[in-house]
Amino acid sequence: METDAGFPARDHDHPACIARGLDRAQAVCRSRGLRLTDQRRRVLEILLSSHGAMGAYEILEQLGQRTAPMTVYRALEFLIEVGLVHRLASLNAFAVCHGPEKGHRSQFLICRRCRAVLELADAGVDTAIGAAVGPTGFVPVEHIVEVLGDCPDCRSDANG
Amino acid sequence: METDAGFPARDHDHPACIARGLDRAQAVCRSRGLRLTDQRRRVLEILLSSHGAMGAYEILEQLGQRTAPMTVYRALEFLIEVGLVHRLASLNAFAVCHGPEKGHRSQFLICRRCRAVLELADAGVDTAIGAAVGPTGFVPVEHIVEVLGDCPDCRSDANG
DNA sequence: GACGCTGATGTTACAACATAACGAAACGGG
DNA sequence: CCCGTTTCGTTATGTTGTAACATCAGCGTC
Repeated sequence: METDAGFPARDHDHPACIARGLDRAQAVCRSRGLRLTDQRRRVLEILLSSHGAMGAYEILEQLGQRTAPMTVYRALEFLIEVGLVHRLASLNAFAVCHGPEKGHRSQFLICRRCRAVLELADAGVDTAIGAAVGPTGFVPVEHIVEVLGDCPDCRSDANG
Repeated sequence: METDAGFPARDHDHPACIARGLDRAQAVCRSRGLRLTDQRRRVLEILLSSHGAMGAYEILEQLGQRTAPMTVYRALEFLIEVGLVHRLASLNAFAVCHGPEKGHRSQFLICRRCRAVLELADAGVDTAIGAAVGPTGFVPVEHIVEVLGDCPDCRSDANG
């Protein structure tokens, strides 16, 4: 059983899941008059394939040695801008966005072992943060919530 | 009026506030049989002086050119371990911990302009995150909550 | 005081992450 | 086809963080 709210099952149909991601990206770009170029598409595909967080230089390796870091960072910048990819500050890494396209108010659960990433969009967390910040006079512009721990799969591997 | 729950007033007694921080560090280390060495105290003092987030290399500058990066990172590692300093992932920077010594479950409000940092320890945020994470089967080990925005002082500067 | 253990520091070198700057090429509208 | 704009290639460099190993300082013991 695969729950929409959980980590992807290990045996899910990965190729299809990559294809869906690419299609979705294509659609998003088209609808906004933006170009999903080869480089951007390749970077997104690599991220989709990993199904977890990847560093820019890991992506670079997958692209081959003749690619320069700038290329990767440029593609990532675009994908983040469009809302297809997130940056994970705690890891200096990147992961595909599986949440709502707008409103980057997600929470990320990041497995320390396999670097799987689950993106939540829990309104309660947002509300709680808003309530905590309110009285301080601070005006929030964006926030990051990243939870590090162990995903179910890695737990069951380790408990053996 | 200086509220305990807010950003420090601009005209607060900064030297005293630094002294308090150092005293507190001394006490914490003594009580745990750890050594607050010169290097560690210097790094902490520099951080206390800034009253905001500082990068490791900024601290390095304050220490003088003949100090190596390792020195700073080692001191920071110790101070973080002890709970006197926090690392801010969103900035790759460091700031003095003004919250409770135990239970690094704080939320950080970080001013994008002046890099002032306010540390909250709001139980509601924790609870909300716990509630959001629970159903996923993910086992959290630590989490970071960093809110970027504008602090009251910078707001009032800008609105003019 | 010499000895040896432990933790802290000095030093060198390097790894990992990220961007500046500038020219060439590709794309798309007139 | 031409021109402006966006994208990409390329080179170099800036920023952040560690590995590895030698040395030194504190401290208890003999």
